[in-house]
Amino acid sequence: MNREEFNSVFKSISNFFSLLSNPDRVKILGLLIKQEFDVHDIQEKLNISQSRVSQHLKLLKLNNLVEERREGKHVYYHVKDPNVSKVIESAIQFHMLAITDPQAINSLNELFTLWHI
Amino acid sequence: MNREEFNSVFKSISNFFSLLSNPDRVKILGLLIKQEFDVHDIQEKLNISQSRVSQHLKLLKLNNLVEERREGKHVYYHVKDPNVSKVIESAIQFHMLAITDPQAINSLNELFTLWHI
DNA sequence: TTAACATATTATGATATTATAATATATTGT
DNA sequence: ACAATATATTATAATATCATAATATGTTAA
Repeated sequence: MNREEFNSVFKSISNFFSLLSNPDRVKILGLLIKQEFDVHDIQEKLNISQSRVSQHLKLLKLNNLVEERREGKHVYYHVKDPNVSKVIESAIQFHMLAITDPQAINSLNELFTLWHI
Repeated sequence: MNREEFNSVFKSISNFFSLLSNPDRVKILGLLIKQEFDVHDIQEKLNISQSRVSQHLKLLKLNNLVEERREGKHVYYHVKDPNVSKVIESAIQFHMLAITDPQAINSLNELFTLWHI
């Protein structure tokens, strides 16, 4: 692996992390792992604008994290590879190790098992 | 866990991911897991400006990912909790699952074992 | 075809991140 | 105290991300 390849791998890994650098996108991924939802569902559950949901979904789709399925007027989205949850769970676990406040650990633990909202 | 706590946990998780959303910061963390390095070392290995290295280290330090140790003129940095590597490794693994190109998989595999530069 | 609904796109301003250059601070040796 | 070296901070311009509003597209039912 030469310098260029090396850099490009780091770029692609960090780009992946940047997809997870927005709380709403993490929530969306959590939602769409267990089951599929349409845009309106997501909008209501996350309490953000329809436009923002579409923008997030577009970005996630461009980066192959979610797939869509149109059914009439509705477009249903789901996570392409559920293994993405492992990355998020590992981050939650890391957080649990890093913090000492017992109540914060409780919250994270709760999230860890139920982070699909 | 109420709505506010819920949102704040997602915010803190996504904030953690945003620390990893820059290739140089991922490289720096990789470097500083196995051993400590001073700013000049990092600058040379990553081939970026001294100022940028200090800025990255400041951000990582603010977020408790690295610690510093001054020895004379030099300031040595190291990763506070090596478990952070698990998060990065899980992302690399996810990438390996997601892609089909055998050569790309090779590169990632190589990185996976040797990503400490 | 038109109305109604669901979703996507675009435009825009606000804010954040990035990279570079310049300057400041800290430490050591002379 | 001064020069040399290492690191940190600040200023700033370029770029990216974010959030909102407005508009466009696609689909169905009447």
